[in-house]
Parts: sequence; structure tokens; C-alpha cells
Amino acid sequence: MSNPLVQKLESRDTLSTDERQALAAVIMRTRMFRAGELMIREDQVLTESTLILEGFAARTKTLRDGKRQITSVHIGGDFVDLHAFLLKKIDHSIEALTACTVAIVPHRELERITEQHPHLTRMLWLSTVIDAAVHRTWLVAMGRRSAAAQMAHFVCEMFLRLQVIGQTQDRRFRLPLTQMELGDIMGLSSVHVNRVLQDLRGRALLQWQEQVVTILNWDKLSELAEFDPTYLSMQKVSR
Amino acid sequence: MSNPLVQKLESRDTLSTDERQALAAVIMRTRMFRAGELMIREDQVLTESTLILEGFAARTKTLRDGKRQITSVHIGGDFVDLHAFLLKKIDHSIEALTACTVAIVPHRELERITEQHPHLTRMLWLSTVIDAAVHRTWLVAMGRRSAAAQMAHFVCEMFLRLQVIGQTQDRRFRLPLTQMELGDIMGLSSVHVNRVLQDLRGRALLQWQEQVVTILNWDKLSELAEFDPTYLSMQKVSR
DNA sequence: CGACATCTTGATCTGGATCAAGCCAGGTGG
DNA sequence: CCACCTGGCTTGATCCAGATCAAGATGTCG
Repeated sequence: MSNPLVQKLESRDTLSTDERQALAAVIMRTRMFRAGELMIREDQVLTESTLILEGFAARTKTLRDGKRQITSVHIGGDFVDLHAFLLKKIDHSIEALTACTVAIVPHRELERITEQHPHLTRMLWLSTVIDAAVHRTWLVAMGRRSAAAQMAHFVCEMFLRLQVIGQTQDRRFRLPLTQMELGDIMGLSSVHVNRVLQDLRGRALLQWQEQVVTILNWDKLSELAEFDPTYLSMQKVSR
Repeated sequence: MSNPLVQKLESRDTLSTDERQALAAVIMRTRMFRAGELMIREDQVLTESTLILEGFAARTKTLRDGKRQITSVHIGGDFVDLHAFLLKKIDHSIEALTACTVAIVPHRELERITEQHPHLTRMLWLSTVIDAAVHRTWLVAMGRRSAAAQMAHFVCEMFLRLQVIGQTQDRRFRLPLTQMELGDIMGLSSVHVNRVLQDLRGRALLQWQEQVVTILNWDKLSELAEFDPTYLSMQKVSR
């Protein structure tokens, strides 16, 4: 089985054969979700975690008045709820944004990894720590950047993350998010998202048609976003 | 030494004598910072982590145009840069908001914990995962709540976190943040923070004088904030 | 074919930013 | 001991980025 998680971890440190086997062994079964389906309901107590093999998913929180915020977007190789291994109970939902194929990993198996594979444990821990780094980057973008810069930043981020798992061709990639979902990611209205995208298109920074994004000018886009990929920890170092 | 970290971890799961000793042994030395001092500079490569014993600190990111965003506020018992153990390099600064006493923990020692104490490892991992949960809560507040609700939420959060380490008396606690810092936390201007605070005072939800906050009406404050403490994981369960 | 989602555009409104002063307390230097 | 300065808080006036409301265009799917 081609495993995008291994691919992602290997981009950050080398895994031993032993560790790669341990990771493979931990996957008990796979499962599919349809687009729009709820993968995990808020406040559920979890005993297994979910690794995306294929597709896009999001962590979402909906307030009483119906306003929704997406706190992260996950792609192949991401453990959407690895943190639930330790939290046990999660205060947000996880939704499939597109059709998804996922691997199910019982917490018992993750616990076994922490008992027997210290280095692999650190690599999984690292994944959750990078999640947090992405959260911080979004906080900075929401709090202090203009909507255009925030959007530019998000596009740069998704480009690099998708590149690691081989889902980009040159400067082009599929990003199947509606403008309403983009609004929920950035804390904006869908109307404003539409205008921001027109602005970025107008400045010839990117194209965005039929769920396919093409970055026309990486330099200017990342300049506008003040994008620094450090937080994605994409260098291979011993951890 | 009274260790607020042990106090905090014990509120989430029981530690064995062995584990408590291992935690104590890991502290190589302590150090003090003055208010306003930079504890960690952005982009530094770190080989040790910093545990706050006493005082308030913040992770901050400053943009080119001088705008600043605070992405977390840390208090006694918090490892401000535990994530640096795995990230190695950090893309934000850490500033002492007040005078701080901290314990220094070499990464080598943390690595030894991951080799020898799986359960304690999970508890430290849990700390970083709760950090991320706080980030998500801030994202929701910044993206979708009114400034007043966001402020109310922040006050509720700080109250509970300070309560765990015994830094509250009844409904009153010291929160030594300027209105400018509050603005940097919530993505607002200090002028607006001032008006929001006046609003909350006017509604008799809280007092805030001389860096001391008194919650006058917890029910209404947490109602306004739609505050649900689940994300702080304050129940003692086996992890 | 109708129903529904998504995108687009225009008009208007508003929460919070920005700019500008004044106020107060504490600290410093002469 | 006073004059001054600095940092934080407060208030008022004005501005603007982005929200909200409304309607139409386009596409898709049962």
C-alpha cells in the first residue's frame, strides 16, 4: 500500500524499516466517506484515530448562531484526529470536504507504538506539533493580515503541503474548496472571498478555475503573503 | 521544589513516583527574565526547552509593517517551547510579559524520557496537544465571535487555567496584561480593547483594575463567550 | 424539468481601525 | 522638591475593510 503518511514523515526524518513496518501494521482497516459526510461528531469519545489516505477533510466548529469556523484543512497523509489519542474527547467535528478514503488506527495500537518505538513516537508527536504551528500561522493571518494576504498565505501553504504528497503538477493543483468554505477557513464572508479572489486574479498572481489553482507568480504571491515555510518543518533532520 | 508542571499534569492523569522523579531530574538549572525581556528569538535553533515556574510569557510574531500577533499566553507550569524539542527551529519569539522564573530542560533529557517513560511521554505530548486546542479555540473566537465575546472567552480561559495552578482567589485573579497586549492577543486595536472592556464592566460582568480581574457574573460571562471548557482537558483520565 | 448549490455583482451598513488629544501615575534627573 | 517624561488608559471624530442583503447567472443532478 502506498502510504502518504510514510511519505510525509520521511520528508522530515528517516524511518527505519522496522518503523515503517510498525506503521503499516497499525492500520486495522480502511473506510470511505462521501463528500460532505461527518467523519467525527463533536464531543464524541474516541478510541481510534483516522488517517487520510485520499481526499480532503476539515475540522470545524459551529457556533449557536450558525456561524462556522474551519480550524484546519487536512489532506492525504494527515492524521485528522491523532490528538484524540491523548485528548480522548474532541470539541470539534471533522467533515469530509470531498470523498475520502481513510485508515482507521485503534488508540491501543498507538499506545503500543509509544511503548516500543520511541523515535516513531516522536515523529507522530511532531505531526501534532506541526498542526499547532499551522494553527499559529492562521492566527497571525486572521489577526493581523489583510484578507488578500491571508488568502495568498493559505494558497502558498496548501501548495507546499500538497507538493510533499505529490499532488501538484508544476505550479498547479486541485483545491476542491467552495468560496463559502474558504470564508469559514479565513473568518470571512463568501462574498468577500469572491472579491478577494478576483483581486488576486486581477493582479495576475493566480488562476482558480474548476477547483484547480494555478500559481502564476509565486514570488509576488509569497511576497504579498509574507510567506515563510519554516513552520511546515519540511527539512529532513534527526528528531 | 514545588513544581506547577506536576500540579498541572496530575490534574489530567496520575503520575507514578518514578515519573515525578524523572520530571524533577530533568530540570538542569533555573533562570530569571525581566518583564519585557525576549526569552527566545525567532528562527533560533534550540537544544533546550523552557518551563515557566513563575510569571507570564507570550509567543509573539511581528510582521514587516510592525503589526504584532500574540499566539499564546503562558503561565506557571507551561512549557513555552516544548514543541521546539521536535521542531528544532521555531518561527516565533517568546517574550516575558512579567518577570519570570523558568526551568531549563535540555532536549537530550526529553529524548531520554521518550526512551524510558512512555506514559510520561504521552503526558508531555498531551501538553502540546492542549496548546493546539487552545489555538483552535482562539481561531474560532477571532474568526467568528464579536470582540466582546472573544474577550469574555479569553477571560474565562485564563481564569480556569490559573485556577489549576492555584493562582486564583475565589473569582479574582491577577492578569498582568496591558490593553495593547490584549489587542495583540485578539487581533484588535488597543483602543477597541478599551471600549470592549468598558462594555463588559458596564454590563457588570467583570471588574478589571490594577491588573486584577474579578469575575462578577460567571454565568453571564461564559454565556456571552459560549464558553465550553472541554478543550482544556481538565478531567483526570487514564491517558 | 425543477431544485439546489455555487459564483457573481451591486448597494448599503457597521464593527472595529485609525488619528488625535488629554489624563493620570510612577519614575528620573536636576 | 519640583519639572519632566514615559507608558498606559480614556475619549471623541472620522474612516474603511469587510459584512450583510438582495438578485441574477450558471451549472448540476435527480
